[in-house]
Amino acid sequence: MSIARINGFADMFEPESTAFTFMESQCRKIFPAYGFKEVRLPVLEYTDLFARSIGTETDVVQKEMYTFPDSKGKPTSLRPEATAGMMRAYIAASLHAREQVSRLYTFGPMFRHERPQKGRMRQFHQIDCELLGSSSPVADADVVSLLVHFVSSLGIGGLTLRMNSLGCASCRQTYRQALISHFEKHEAELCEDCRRRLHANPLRVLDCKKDRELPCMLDAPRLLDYNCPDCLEHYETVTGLLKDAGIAYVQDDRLVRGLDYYCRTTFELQSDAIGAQTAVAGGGRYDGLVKQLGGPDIPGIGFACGMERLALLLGERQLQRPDFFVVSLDPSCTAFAFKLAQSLRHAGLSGETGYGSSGMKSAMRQAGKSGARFAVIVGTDELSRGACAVKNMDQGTQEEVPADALATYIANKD
RNA sequence: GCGGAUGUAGCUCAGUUGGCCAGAGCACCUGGUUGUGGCCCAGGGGGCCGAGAGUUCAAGUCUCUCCAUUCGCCCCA
Repeated sequence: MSIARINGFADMFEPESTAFTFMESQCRKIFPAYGFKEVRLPVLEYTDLFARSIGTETDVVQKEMYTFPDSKGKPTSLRPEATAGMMRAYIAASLHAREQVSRLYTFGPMFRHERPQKGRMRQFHQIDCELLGSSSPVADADVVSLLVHFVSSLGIGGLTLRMNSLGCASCRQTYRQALISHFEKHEAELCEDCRRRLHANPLRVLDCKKDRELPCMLDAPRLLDYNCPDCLEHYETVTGLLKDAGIAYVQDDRLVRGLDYYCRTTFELQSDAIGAQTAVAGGGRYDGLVKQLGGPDIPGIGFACGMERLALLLGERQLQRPDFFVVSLDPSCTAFAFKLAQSLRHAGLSGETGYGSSGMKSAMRQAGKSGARFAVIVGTDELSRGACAVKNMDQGTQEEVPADALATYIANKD
């Protein structure tokens, strides 16, 4: 029996691998246009980092992390998300002392030990974007518009941007109380899960899928009504900027986010085409986080974007078609054919050479299968003239071309 | 962590109430006379029927246990 792949970990071949490359290259194009700089981070961190940032009570920390002791017995974990590591790196590098505002992004694998399903892997990939050092609502709008810009550059449509404001810590506290007392009156109507959540994490009751249509859900207190004047003004400026810039969003009073560090602006990009999952990207402001991790009191806002989920929406990508396929008809021709292929590649063209010792028919089949635009055929006749036969694989036409004119011949038939 | 569904060739699947040698289409390979792909034709390679136990004279087919895949729950990107 061969060795199995670990559940929830995927091998990625064409065309999925090119979809990922495409997302990464779009990312490297768009993010710098907003002043963001790429960071590369470790995938393994001390467990403590995640416990302190994401929150000890969250499911992510409680049961979804891959945790094991290092050689000295200290608990380490594969990162379940990127923000915590980014904050740690930001603090370690004292970036705050070097620049007022830091705009950072990274992408790579994250790990959560959940049951895999559509759009949810144990090793999955996120694009992570963080803006530190500004509490301005313009920063919020900047980050949100970057996300929208990026996703649309991938050619993905049909997504909904949902926004809400959690308010600051004190707004949230009063809201939490109001929410609890509201739902306590209707406790009997709620589902089992919600009754449990009501006291553990009351905000989560709001985005329960089952109880969505209950009357007590619809007239539950709204977060925005509990935002203090400062928070409200902040949020209104953010949404005003978005509206002005023509970025459509839906006000979602029930959008609460799962990670503890969020405050004020929160947002999510949702799709109904990725199975039971809805969130393609999500983020928000996290003003206390850097300080909480032992750094200076620096505000921040950011988002994470799930690449597997984006890939589900990306559809078929057209693979790049090779320019040529070199067919050598006789052992005496292979050296010449080999050099020919090299010269074409150095001229910027792409293609394969056949290795087979079988007949020409088979070689031509390979040429056809490779998708190449031209088959470059070298036999003893052509060799003696220092030339090759070039066949246009779409039209079936063929002509002889001198070897030194081959690259320009193929390049000019684009 | 909890449910449901599924696991037969590289892929999509057939395999009747358990009964001879395990099948099809697609893909792949080789041919269809001298050095030409796609269409057509002919031939061919390839499966411990997910793994392990059990019931039986006999198991791809029934039972159990694992493992995996998948869709949900939960949670989140």
